[in-house]
Amino acid sequence: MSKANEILDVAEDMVQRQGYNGFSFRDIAETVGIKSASVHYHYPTKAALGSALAKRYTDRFLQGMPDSEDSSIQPLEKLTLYVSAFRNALMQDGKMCLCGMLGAESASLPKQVNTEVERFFQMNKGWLEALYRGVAEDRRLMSPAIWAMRTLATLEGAMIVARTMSDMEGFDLIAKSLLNEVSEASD
Amino acid sequence: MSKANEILDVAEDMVQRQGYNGFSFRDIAETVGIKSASVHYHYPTKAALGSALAKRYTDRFLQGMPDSEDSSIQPLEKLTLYVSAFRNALMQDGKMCLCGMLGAESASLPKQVNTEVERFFQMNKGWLEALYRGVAEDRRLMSPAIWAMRTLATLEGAMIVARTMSDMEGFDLIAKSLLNEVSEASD
DNA sequence: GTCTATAATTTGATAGAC
DNA sequence: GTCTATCAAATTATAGAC
Repeated sequence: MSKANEILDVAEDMVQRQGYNGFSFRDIAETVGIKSASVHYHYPTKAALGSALAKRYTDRFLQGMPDSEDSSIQPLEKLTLYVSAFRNALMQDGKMCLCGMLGAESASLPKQVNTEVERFFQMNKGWLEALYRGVAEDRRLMSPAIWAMRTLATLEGAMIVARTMSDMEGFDLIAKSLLNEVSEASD
Repeated sequence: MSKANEILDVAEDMVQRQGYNGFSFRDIAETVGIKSASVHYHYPTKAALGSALAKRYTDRFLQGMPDSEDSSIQPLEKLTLYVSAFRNALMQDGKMCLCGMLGAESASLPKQVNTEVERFFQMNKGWLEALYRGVAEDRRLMSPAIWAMRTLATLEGAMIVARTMSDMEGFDLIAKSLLNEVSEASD
C-alpha cells in the first residue's frame, strides 16, 4: 500500500478514537514508522490531511452500501447493512464514526475539513431518504426526509452514549428499535 | 460571582463549542481577564477543571427539569421541556451539549472527566425512563429503558448533525418526531 | 488571589542534505 | 521520499513575589 494511504489509515484510526484535536503529526509518524517531516511531504498541512481523510471515509462508506434505490433489496435488509457499518466500528474497534466525531468538533475545524463532513451527512441523509421512500406510504411513521435525518442522528448519538457508558448492548437495543420501525412497516 | 464560577462559565462555553482538546488555560485566562497562572490557582490541572465543569453541568441540567416522577405533569409536557434544553443551547448559542461533546472525545479524556460524563448520561437515561413509564403501557412503542436511551441518543446526534449542516430546522423536525411519539401515545 | 517569570514539552511546519 | 535539524509558537504546569 502507498505511504499516503498508510498515513490516512493511521490518521483515520486516531481521529475516530481521539478526535481531530487529539492527535499530532508526530503521533502518526511514530505509528507509521517514519518522521513527522515525511508526513508533511504527503500532506503539507493538518487541514489537508483532515480533508483527505474525511473525503476518503465518505466515499468508502457509501461504496460499501448497496444502491439505496435498488428495489430488489428490501428496506429492512438495506437498513440492516447500514446499521452494521456503524456497529462494526463501535464493537470491533471501539471507534466513533469519523464524521460524527468531526461533526462534534466542527466549530474548531478548518473549513476544508468541515466541507467534507457536511458532504458525509448530506449523502447519508440522501441514501436513507431513498431507503425510506421504499417503505409503503401508508406504513411510514413520518416523511422519508425526516425519518432519514432522525435515523442518522440516532446512530451518531448512540455511538457516543454507548461508548461513553461502555454499554454495547445499549447500542444494539437502539439499533433494533430502528430496524423494528421498518419491519413493522413492511408487515 | 466568584472567579472560580466565572472560569467555569467561560470554560463551559469553550468546551461546548470547541471540545476539551480545543481550548487552553490561556484562552480562558484571556476571556476572563486574568493570567493563566491564576486559572491554575482555582483549578490546578485541566483534568480538575474538566471534571468540575461536567459535574456542575450535570447537576444544573436536571435541576432545571421537573421531577420526572411527578404525575401531575404530562409526559408530553416534560419531554417538551427536556427537548427545549438541548434546543436552546443549539439555537441561541450554536453550542453542543457539553456531555455530548465530551462523550465523543471520551477516549482522550482524563478518567475524572469521563466519570462525570458517564454520570450525566446515566442520570438523563433515568430521568427519561421515568417519563416514559408515565406513558400508558399499551401505548408504548418500546420499553421505557430503551425508549429513554434512544431519545437521548437522538438528541445528542441531532445536535451534531444539525450544527454541522447549519440545519436548525432539521433539529426541530427531529425533535417534533420525538414529541409526536409521546402525544400519539397519549391520545 | 493575582502577578511575573520560567520550565519542560509538544505542536505544526520548513529548509536543505541525501 | 525520507531524513536531520531547526523554528516559532503554544501548551500544561510550577515557584515565588506582591
